[in-house]
Amino acid sequence: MPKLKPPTPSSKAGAPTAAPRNARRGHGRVTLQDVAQAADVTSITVSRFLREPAVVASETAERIRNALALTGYVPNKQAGLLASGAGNIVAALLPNLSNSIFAETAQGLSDGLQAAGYELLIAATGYSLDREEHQLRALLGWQPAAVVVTGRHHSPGSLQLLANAKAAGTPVIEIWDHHPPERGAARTSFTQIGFNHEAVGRAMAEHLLRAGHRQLAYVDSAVAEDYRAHERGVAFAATVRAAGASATVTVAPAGDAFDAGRHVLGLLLQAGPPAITAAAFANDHLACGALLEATDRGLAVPQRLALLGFGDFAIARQLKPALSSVQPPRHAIGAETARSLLEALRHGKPAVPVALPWTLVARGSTAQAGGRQEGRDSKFT
Amino acid sequence: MPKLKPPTPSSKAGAPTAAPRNARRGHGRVTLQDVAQAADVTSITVSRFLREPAVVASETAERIRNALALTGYVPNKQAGLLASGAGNIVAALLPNLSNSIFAETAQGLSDGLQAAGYELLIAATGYSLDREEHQLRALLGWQPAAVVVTGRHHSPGSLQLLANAKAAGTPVIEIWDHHPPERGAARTSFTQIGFNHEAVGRAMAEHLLRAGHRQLAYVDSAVAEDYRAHERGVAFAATVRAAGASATVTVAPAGDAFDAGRHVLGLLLQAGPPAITAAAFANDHLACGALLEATDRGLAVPQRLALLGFGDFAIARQLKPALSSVQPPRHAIGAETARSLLEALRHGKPAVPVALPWTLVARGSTAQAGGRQEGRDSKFT
DNA sequence: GTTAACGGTGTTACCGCTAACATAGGTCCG
DNA sequence: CGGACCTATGTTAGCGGTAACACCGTTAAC
Repeated sequence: MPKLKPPTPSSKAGAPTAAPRNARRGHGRVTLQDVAQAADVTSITVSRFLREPAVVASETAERIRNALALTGYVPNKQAGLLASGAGNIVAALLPNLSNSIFAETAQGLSDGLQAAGYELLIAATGYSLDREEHQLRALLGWQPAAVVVTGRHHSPGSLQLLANAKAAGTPVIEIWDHHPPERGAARTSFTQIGFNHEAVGRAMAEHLLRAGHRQLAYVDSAVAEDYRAHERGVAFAATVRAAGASATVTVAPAGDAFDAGRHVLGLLLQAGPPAITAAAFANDHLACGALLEATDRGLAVPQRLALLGFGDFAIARQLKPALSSVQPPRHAIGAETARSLLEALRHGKPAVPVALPWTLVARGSTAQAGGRQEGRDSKFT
Repeated sequence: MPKLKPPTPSSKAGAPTAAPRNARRGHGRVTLQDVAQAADVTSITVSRFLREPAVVASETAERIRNALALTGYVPNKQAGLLASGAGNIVAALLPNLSNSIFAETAQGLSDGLQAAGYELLIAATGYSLDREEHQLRALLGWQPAAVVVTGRHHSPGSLQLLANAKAAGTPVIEIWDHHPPERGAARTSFTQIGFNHEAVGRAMAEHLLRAGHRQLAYVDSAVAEDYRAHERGVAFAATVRAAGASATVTVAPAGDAFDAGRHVLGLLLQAGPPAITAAAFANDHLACGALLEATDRGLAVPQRLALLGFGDFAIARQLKPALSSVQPPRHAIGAETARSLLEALRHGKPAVPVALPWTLVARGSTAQAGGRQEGRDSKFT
């Protein structure tokens, strides 16, 4: 039975006897104190109720519940995190979110972390290392329990910040890459969760070589800082040349990626003799642009020119012929990172690196008969 | 005077005197104190230096600068915001970020706010009102200086939270809509920045009617909670019927939007007699799917069937024929919201609502000759 | 019957930083 | 030459919450 408390001594009818004494108060927001007063308990009891409802008496709980509803209390995270010390924030830096590629990773991360009570703070770097450092600095101000960054290339300042964080026991994870440590570089190494882009580049080359192509091209991303696309291209070219075939590497023009792909197709056709018969692209947008342009020009794909993308965007399957592409573990990278992170946070150990599998999906743009080739990095260390 | 309690008599046999007395310290992070100590000043001087470098003596500033570099200090935002009371956070809720539509809005918001020193906290609702409420509650915990939500439909709980926030002086803005207040609904009204979806629906209908179509269809989004797409559809159908023509409204199946569009095309072709000759879609993904399917089936677009999308996604221009679509002010909504918000925050006034213009871009999928039609809401109130 | 354990709540002392005020030197001027 | 007035820095008291422990009336245990 809820014990009715006598009305609060400070009746609202009476004029406030004292003006707001404390100049630093009065931002109109409801605090724990306000709720406590309404429930006729002290603030700590309300705090406890919010975190561990079981420990407060059911009768008190009822009063608190009413008071909460009445006041519309929203806990102040600043204060809570500051007091408890334990942050429940995970900071993540991704190149962008508008691309389905990273959006899905973010989704995977978010799902995994939220289930465990963590909050995800995401910032976009736009592929710029300077912006990454700036954003990283801003995110670190939230005292995150862990930090996730994209790729293994960072500005010196970022590396310093990340090394500091790691030294302080904060797990740091690099996603979307999985690469053996560079020789000579004495930088702190971080946990990597992703796949090896050189392996993908090789697989792309092999796929086209296997189809008999000898004059190949790789179209790199217009975003110079997308080192992963570049790395795929380097491995692609090396593999092609190692097989005694010819490889050209060009860089797509900036601007709308479809348009860039269309434009590049023109260049590819002009190359030679001998004419280029197959091209691999840094991403599916470029490849789709080229494919659409080829169709518009009445060019036979893949007979005259085979096209191979990367990313396996939704549109790739839809075109005629459908675009062959590499399907990266977009979602898995996020999910696996969340898993690894939670493990690390729970046990206070550093996160475990993970190599994730990708798939080369062969469709009409490279072959009559479809097919798929699985890939996964060889383990390192 | 706080009576100092002697340490527990049962000493743990560890380091007796030098043990960390304060259990709540020691998370390894560098604080203002540490920097101050290194620079041989007190923490407030460092704090001042960080906020207003001009007021500290140049010699002291130098020492502090060194100390900062030495320690790798990163300010704790929790503590800073809590102490200063003034939040510099703007919370934004968008349906998703993977779609270029909202990603561009987020970009516009972010650019405008960051320039003014605000931080943007974004959360995705996935078009679910429940998730919106949940995310809203989480975001409000950061004590944001302003709140941005998408659309004018919210759960009762969300409305309560938003009303509370507004009452406490926090600007609340609803974006991506601009609609006269509903009659009878006595809810608190918030500032709207966007455009009127009914007007767009009407324009879409008129565009097709003008081309002579009499048997029209609207394909609504599979996301039932996307009331804006629905609203466009209702206005579309009403306009068509008011003109004495026939309008069918169907809902796209769930799943990949391209596939859904392809599937819907089959249904549209089966309708009748009289056969449907023009269809408008809730978004360009659906429309593109239908367009691709039509092409695959060798159907003449727009002669046999005219197709009209919404959103003007990048792919729309690329197909053959190019897809006619409505170009919403994706980026402008964000930019304008940032502008309006900053104004409001600076002067402590509520933000001003803004109606933004959109454009119907006529391309090959609805007409031989291109053209465009501008639109803008009539001002209300 | 005394002691210990226990459930439920309050008290105190912080978390790391900042607003407001206080203070120590100097400078300037009548 | 004393006080008004700067400038540069320090002191104090919080922001709104939580950890750790103290406390109190009951109940169980010996």
